[in-house]
Amino acid sequence: MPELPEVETTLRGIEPHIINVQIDNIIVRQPQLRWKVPVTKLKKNLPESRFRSINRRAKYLFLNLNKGTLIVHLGMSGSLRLVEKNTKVEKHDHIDIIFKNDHILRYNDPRRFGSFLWAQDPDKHPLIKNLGPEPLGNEFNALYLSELARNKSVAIKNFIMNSKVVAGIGNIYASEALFESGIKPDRESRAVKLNEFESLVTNIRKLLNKSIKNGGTTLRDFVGGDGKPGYFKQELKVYGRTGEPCMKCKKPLININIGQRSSVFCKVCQK
DNA sequence: CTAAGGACCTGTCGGC
DNA sequence: TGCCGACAGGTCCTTA
Repeated sequence: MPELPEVETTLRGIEPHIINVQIDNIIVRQPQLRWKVPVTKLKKNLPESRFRSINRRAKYLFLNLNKGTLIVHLGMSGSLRLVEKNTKVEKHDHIDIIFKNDHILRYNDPRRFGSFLWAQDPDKHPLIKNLGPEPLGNEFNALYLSELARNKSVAIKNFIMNSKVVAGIGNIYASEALFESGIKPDRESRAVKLNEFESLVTNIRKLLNKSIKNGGTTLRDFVGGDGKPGYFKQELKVYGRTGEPCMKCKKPLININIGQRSSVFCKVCQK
């Protein structure tokens, strides 16, 4: 499942191959994703057109055409990859965008939590317009976070995973960043100090950038747009390491549920 | 308004 | 082997 670095990796993998290439057709085999795929609109707008640019907002990909934008989210298990014409259609290959050069952009998503949407102006789309700042942008900083957290009792881990607070921090990077910053994931947000927010912001940026550089986190069988696996998994210090020794103090890592998500941390190193 | 819980869906893994 | 429950990278919506 794609966290932000996987989405960025996907973007970089597909971008050079699909920009300004004329689209021939779109095939939707399964329109029931997180939101129903607007098949008629896509059939009307994609064929004979071209993607002019691609960008990312949170974990959404914006594939921009002249007359509007295809918004793609990979959900929990989605992938978007380029395949050659006549590549065998596998289970859960829900959508194909076929180009005139015989390449196909193929969307596969076993759990179907992802989405394919159409918008004239993506920034005004209901799912997009209320998103918080990008974690790699300047608006996301310690002062912003600490002011927003002032009266919040919600656990700090939930706070930074809330897309209205900051867009695109998932379970892995929330867990990892809190470990790096020595903050217990279930601490009340209002009890986090400004200098701790500074550390958190720095670590979130560091982790995301490092993972992007390494082509995303490999979990199960994630592959980027070019089909190459990511290499970041071996860098994870707490996620998926319940019971294993903390890399700082060697005590076994604890797993608790916060907001129905597993949260691994070190009782000694995180306060 | 905030915070917590439920919902969507399929695949995999561990235990019995 | 087979069955069953727990759990998995997301995040919006509903409820209290």
